[in-house]
Amino acid sequence: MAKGHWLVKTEPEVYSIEDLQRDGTTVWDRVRNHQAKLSLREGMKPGDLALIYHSNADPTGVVGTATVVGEAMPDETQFRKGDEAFEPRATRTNPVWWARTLRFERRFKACVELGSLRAEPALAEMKLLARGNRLSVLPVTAAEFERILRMAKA
DNA sequence: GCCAACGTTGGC
DNA sequence: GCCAACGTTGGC
Repeated sequence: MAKGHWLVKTEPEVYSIEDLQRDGTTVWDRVRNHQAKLSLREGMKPGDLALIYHSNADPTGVVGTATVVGEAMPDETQFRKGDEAFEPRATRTNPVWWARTLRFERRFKACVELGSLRAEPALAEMKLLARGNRLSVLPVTAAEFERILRMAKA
């Protein structure tokens, strides 16, 4: 089966591509949106590729790539009383939120900025660029993924 | 800091 | 089930 492609957003002040490069792998957790949760839990397959996107940043844009490792797991932060990510409805046997492990793949020499993405006709249909989009985990087509890799080299 | 867009909550 | 109020995301 063909590899899937994704884009995951992170605020670099919270967790950046540099942090991922340092850590090697990380658990992508604290996602609190049901559509994004479904992508984490069921959409992603081991070996899928993900673009790492810096939001609320300067500059904002795609800064590198990662690989999906293993299957989904319950997001541990939902069980932490007192944590802002705590989910009172969650139980161990019936978790509400899910997480995935991502492994650092590469860091682009330069950020492929949001403005460049918007200016690229081949990316006009990207879900990321859709008006009002706020999802932090999004599917990307193989063509979009490849195009952004090429833009990163330019 | 502002604000548009959208999701969630909760009263009814 | 409707919908107003509120909270969050995220670009600028």
